[in-house]
Amino acid sequence: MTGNLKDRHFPDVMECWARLQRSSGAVLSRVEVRLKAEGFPPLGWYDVLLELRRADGVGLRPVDIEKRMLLAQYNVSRLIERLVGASYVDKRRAPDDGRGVMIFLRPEGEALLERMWPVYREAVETEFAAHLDDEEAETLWKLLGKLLP
Amino acid sequence: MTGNLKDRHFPDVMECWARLQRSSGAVLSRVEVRLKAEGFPPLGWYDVLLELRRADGVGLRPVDIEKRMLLAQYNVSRLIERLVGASYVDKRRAPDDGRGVMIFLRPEGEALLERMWPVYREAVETEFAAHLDDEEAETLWKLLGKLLP
DNA sequence: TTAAAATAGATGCAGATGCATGAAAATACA
DNA sequence: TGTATTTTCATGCATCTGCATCTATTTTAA
Repeated sequence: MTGNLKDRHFPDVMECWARLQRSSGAVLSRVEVRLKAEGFPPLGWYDVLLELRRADGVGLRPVDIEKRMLLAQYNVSRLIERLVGASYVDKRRAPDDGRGVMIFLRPEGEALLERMWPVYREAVETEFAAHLDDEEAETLWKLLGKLLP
Repeated sequence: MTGNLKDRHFPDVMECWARLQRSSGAVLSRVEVRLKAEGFPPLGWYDVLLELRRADGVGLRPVDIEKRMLLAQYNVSRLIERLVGASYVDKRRAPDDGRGVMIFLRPEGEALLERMWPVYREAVETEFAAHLDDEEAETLWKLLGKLLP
């Protein structure tokens, strides 16, 4: 059933697709396991805090975070809710837009980034990077870029 | 902070890692949206039914499904529970192992595979394969293989 | 053979996600 | 200007996932 129509693709488009999902999922779960084992929150927390640090004190709108992280709107809303609850970020009314809010990184959030970083980097190094040399990583990076929106 | 230690990697291991997660997640969600729009269940259902069809009438143990799909044990257990509830599979006691069960594909499950397949293939073609030529797909396939367990 | 360890699977509970929808403000445009 | 549309964010509800743990059975090994 798989590959009987216009089988012009190598080795089979569906195989390649399945491998993308399996391999990225497997590596992600191994990295998450390592972080959890050290008592850290999920990677999504790190990613949001990192985006905020890149914003460099200016603060971000949830809608910006949503676009940068490719997350659903309600997902961002609740992730921020948890980050506020854990005192890693502040949420204030947006000064120039009555509908919106602005999210700011707190020192506690910055500290969490600092503490997570070495564990995170080590995990990605071991579970991901160790399997590829520089040239392979570069090629992978370029190919994956073609899949981005 | 990102890339200050032994920056021998291109362009940055963390960038490559992030792109793997972003791109695979983005493509997956677009494919799932298409399936849902046609009224179909999540991809995980399809994947289990497909594994069962590949088993060709013999049936599979949940533990086999777990290993093939790289899912957590409780996740498989509950996915099967839903598939049984929806009458897509049967669950019987394993004849040779009193602890276990055997899962069998029912005709209704086979029919679901048939109905989902064209939509699924079209979605993967559009959201994934259309962005890569054959050679690129082959290269990607090989690189991703290095990340598998 | 019998006790300890490992394996297969289920499940209660808490937390997270997806969906649909709501409220409030901004923008478009007639 | 005034109304319709769009944008921003929150939330009730159902479903799904993760964790820890439980039972039952099989395997190991003393």
